[in-house]
Amino acid sequence: MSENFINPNCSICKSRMISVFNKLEDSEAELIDTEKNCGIFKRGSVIFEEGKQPNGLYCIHHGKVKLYRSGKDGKEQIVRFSKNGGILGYRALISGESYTASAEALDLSSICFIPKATLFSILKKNNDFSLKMMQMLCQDLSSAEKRMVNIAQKSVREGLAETLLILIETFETTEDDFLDVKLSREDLANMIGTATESVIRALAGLKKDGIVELSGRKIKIINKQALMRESQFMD
Amino acid sequence: MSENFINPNCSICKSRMISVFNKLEDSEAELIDTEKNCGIFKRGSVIFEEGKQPNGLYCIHHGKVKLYRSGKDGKEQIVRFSKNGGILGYRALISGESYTASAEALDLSSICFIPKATLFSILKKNNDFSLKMMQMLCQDLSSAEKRMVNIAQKSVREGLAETLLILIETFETTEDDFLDVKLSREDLANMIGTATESVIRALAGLKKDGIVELSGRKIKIINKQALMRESQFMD
DNA sequence: CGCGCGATTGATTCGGCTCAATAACTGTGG
DNA sequence: CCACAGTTATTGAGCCGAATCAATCGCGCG
Repeated sequence: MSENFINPNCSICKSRMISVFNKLEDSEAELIDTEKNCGIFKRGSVIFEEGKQPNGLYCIHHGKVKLYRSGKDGKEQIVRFSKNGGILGYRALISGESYTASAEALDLSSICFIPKATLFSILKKNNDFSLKMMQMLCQDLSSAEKRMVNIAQKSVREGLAETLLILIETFETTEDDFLDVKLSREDLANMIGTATESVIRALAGLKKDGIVELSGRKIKIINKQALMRESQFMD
Repeated sequence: MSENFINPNCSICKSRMISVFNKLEDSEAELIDTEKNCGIFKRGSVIFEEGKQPNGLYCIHHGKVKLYRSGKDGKEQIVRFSKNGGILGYRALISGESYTASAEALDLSSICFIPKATLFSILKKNNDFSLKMMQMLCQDLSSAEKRMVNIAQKSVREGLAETLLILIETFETTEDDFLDVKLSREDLANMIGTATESVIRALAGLKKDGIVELSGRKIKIINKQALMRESQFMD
């Protein structure tokens, strides 16, 4: 079978093709394939936890994941999301520190684990891969800094608009314009760094203005342009 | 002369020893030395600007620099600081994008410029260097994420305490416990993401509680423990 | 010594947080 | 398929931190 959810084969993995691993030599892909370990994570299960020591890298074969740090009084702040083709836990692994964020599945997800030694052996040999990795880090750094500014300066409504745009970018919308990810109001609040009630009111505001439609946790994007305007679109 | 402010020699540069370049081969250091260009930047002068295309990497031989992004209504948000041994502009250079932040000298600074091609030739050849670079990126990413949480969740007073701790870490204190960097109240506000007046009041509060002393722009750290307590120290 | 920007203080306003009370939803077991 | 229990979402009221606006103040510098 060409795309096994339970035990994918790296050599032909579609998610690998769109990932930082896309330029691997065949032999390297095979190496990873033999050394890797795959697992299924149900919605809500934790993949790794802040503070723990990393032993390898997680590759999302299929699924959606949120990464979050615990902040003041344990309040969770979502740092970023990831999905098919994304990798998790590389920051701690490479810098040799413990995890500074936790990862949790948002959907039923199939996630592979590549041992540290395997990854490093490839990093050492394959310079294109290292560079690719570096570029991904750079992009993550840029978006973290961008979000720092947004969180620092925007109102709740602006931050919500920005967040919805990020979610559109990350997870896309279905053909009927629904955001293709189910988050609780609390998750949204934890992205923006605000209270759940404030998100609810801001969402109601966007709905009143015809920018989104709501049905439970499903959010329909009616007017993306307006969202960009509302978010005080920066760079 | 062993440490020329105007035109330092990479082979014996003290700042290089403490930088990501510390493990360079002698030949590589010499290569950089011949290809680099040095410049002096006065307090307030801009080293590079958000939106522009990078052509190389800046190395701080001596001095202090702030990196900031322009946010909502042009309000500046300081994303990080750097000093002797630090490098600037690597994010945009490596990811091949334009600068997403501007850099400005906070002091009279001596800063070298390494052309893109030179840097990449070393990145391709020297794997230890690449890895080192990656580790630095990872740390920057981690602190950006940490600051994201702080900004999202902390009050002005807590954020100020945190900011002062970051400044102590970054620039250290003089033997009489003064923060060894001069920032305007507005700069402090632009780190925390708040209004100048709020910083002033929060500083006055810390002073009233005997945690800091103020004389103009000079800030004396009286009680670092208390600052950690005040900042709701996280991880 | 006077100018001008940055710092400070006060008054007022407002966004957003908190707390509390429902309402709506989800999954479960009968 | 329905009732129940436990979440999660929503709404309202009241309060508070922080932004804004408007004067000074005072230091650093020419």
